[in-house]
Amino acid sequence: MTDKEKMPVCADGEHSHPEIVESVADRMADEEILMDVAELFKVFGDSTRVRIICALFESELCVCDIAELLNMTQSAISHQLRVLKQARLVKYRRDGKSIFYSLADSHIRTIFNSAFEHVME
Amino acid sequence: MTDKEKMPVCADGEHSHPEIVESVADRMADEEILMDVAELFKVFGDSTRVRIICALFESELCVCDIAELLNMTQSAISHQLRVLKQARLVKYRRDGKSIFYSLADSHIRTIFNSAFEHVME
DNA sequence: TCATCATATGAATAACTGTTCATATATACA
DNA sequence: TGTATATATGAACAGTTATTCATATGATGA
Repeated sequence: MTDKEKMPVCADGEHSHPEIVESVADRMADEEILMDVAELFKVFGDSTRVRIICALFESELCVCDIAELLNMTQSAISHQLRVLKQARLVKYRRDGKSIFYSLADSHIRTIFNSAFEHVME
Repeated sequence: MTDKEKMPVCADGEHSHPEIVESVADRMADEEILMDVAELFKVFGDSTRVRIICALFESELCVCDIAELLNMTQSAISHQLRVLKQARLVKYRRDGKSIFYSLADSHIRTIFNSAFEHVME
């Protein structure tokens, strides 16, 4: 090319499809909700947290039991539980010296069941 | 403390609950499946990819239309489509100069519907 | 066949995230 | 009340990731 003028990337009105774009934009969920969904999936998108959640599907557990179950340090588990707590996905109760965590929301099971179905084809 | 000896973190057999841990370990899904689930959620855990997926719920779209819809560069969209492609979540077809992307799997809708329900309380 | 243009890709950068290590907190129970 | 201990937290580090910029690729359609 003779000049610094760069090539168009899908010049408007020719190969782009403005009417489709507009129609899709109208029907899509609000930006804010999409951000929340991404944020939720981000929390689910870590194998440690997935393992914690799946463990809690089976039983409430104290921190050190989770650590033992996953063969990880108490600190690492505690940090991840904080993430789950901030996302309001787990709740906890004290019993003696231990603190027992459990899942806070039944939707989590539904979401994970769908994901399991997908993963197992 | 007088020595480098650190305190126990939930000494076995006392405050830990080995029978519960073992029982949960038995019932949990295989490690490999949990990794796949985490990997799937990781792909969903980005707002750009969530927006692309939700756009594709409404209609198949070419790359430049997605870029316009999301107000992002063609390159950024292309990079993210590659991630979705590698996860086998989208498929594509050529039509003239454009390449139209669409969702490859109906499970995605199910998973997202559950996530939307959760996010909207 | 050749120039064009939609799309793909590679390298670089900046921001983010998970674990570790060290230590603080706080509750139980002696 | 004081000590032991289950849990929480902060800082640091390493690994990962999303975007940008520049450029390659490759099919179209003239």
